[in-house]
Amino acid sequence: MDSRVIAELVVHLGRIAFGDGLVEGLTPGQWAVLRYFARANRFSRTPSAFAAFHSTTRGTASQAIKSLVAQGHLRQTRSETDGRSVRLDLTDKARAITAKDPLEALVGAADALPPGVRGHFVNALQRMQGHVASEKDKPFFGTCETCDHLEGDGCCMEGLLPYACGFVSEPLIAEELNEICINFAPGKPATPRIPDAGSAQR
Amino acid sequence: MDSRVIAELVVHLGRIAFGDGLVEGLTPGQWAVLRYFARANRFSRTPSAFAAFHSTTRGTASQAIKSLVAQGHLRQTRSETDGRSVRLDLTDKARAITAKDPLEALVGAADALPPGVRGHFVNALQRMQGHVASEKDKPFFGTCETCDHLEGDGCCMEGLLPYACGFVSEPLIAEELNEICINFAPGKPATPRIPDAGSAQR
DNA sequence: TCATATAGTAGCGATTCCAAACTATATTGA
DNA sequence: TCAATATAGTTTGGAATCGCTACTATATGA
Repeated sequence: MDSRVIAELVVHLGRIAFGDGLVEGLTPGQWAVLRYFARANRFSRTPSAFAAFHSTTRGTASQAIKSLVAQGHLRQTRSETDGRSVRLDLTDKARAITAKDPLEALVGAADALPPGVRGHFVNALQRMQGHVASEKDKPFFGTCETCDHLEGDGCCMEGLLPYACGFVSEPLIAEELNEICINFAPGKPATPRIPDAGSAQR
Repeated sequence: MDSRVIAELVVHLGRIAFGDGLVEGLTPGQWAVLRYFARANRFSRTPSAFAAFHSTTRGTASQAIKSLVAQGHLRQTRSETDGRSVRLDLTDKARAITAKDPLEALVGAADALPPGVRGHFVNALQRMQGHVASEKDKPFFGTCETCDHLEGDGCCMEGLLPYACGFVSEPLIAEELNEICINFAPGKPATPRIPDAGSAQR
């Protein structure tokens, strides 16, 4: 019984936070895009990565991104290493309105929880996410903090940077460690990667 | 920081649970309708109550309900006391497919949590819901267990039923106590329920 | 070099949702 | 009592969204 109540509360909370259509002229879907590109690291700020993250198609993702670029909320730059790929970054205009994100209602609600509870809460939610993601064959996004690809111990020694990602073979700066990444591999052994097969499917 | 992670996880969980379009021929929106009418008490099984619960318009709610009535998943009966009102009930056909509800993915994920965690989890989610609902002036749905309108102590004495609702002045049977109600009024301290510490309220 | 895979975009058709108008019944109060 | 107003529900029209399919361009690999 408790499990059902948990599930219903989770979806209900998600709904009422976005109930009122446009905020700052952006639709809930556009806010989701903005939020993703604000939180994703430089390897993951692409249309395809957003589509995978948001469980939608690349076409749908492309549309939403296009509208945000047209509004001046996202800036698009072609990748230097891969001519097909583009990277998207928030503009100052976008950063100026992130405080108005309707998600802030939920953030405020979480802030009102007793501090000791929040850690366990995050833990429980992450476990649920991992469970659902693996069951549905959805990609599992996460941050370096629990990623198997993270190398280094934070100590700068003999010219090496304190951290690096073993997957893309790139050094990382400290601020990047808690950005979400499409290449996330959960801490232990098994690594559910991007659903590589069927690139057109969602 | 934790608060933002919590908020993002909540909405993300809500999304990936419903990512794959139709299930059993029903859209995510239709599933939400069915789920509501399966969980709402007899005072709350109306289009308007669903619209309020789901933070949508009565027109939108009416459309979704009409489609489910046409499919034979909901049965519509006019109210005897109010000629304007209708009440909706799940048909056997609908009850037969509730196990296929895409929400079950989340229920399963919640079930995989350590038992001791679930109670606290429900508690935290409820607090967040209350916080958001009051801040956004959204109606707050809940069950009799924590409702200020609940009267009676569960003891049958001199012809009186064990419980009653003081708001609609109607007796209640035990099964109705954990159905969600549009007339919910928070304020009653959570009564330490009798046996299984798990089956808490909502 | 040719075949195949991947990144991204464009267009179409279906669906969904909101807002507003409308019908019917209840309620209020002068 | 009767008119004014409020409420329950439905209908309709238009806009927005989304997924599917097709398409271009680049990358990769045999």
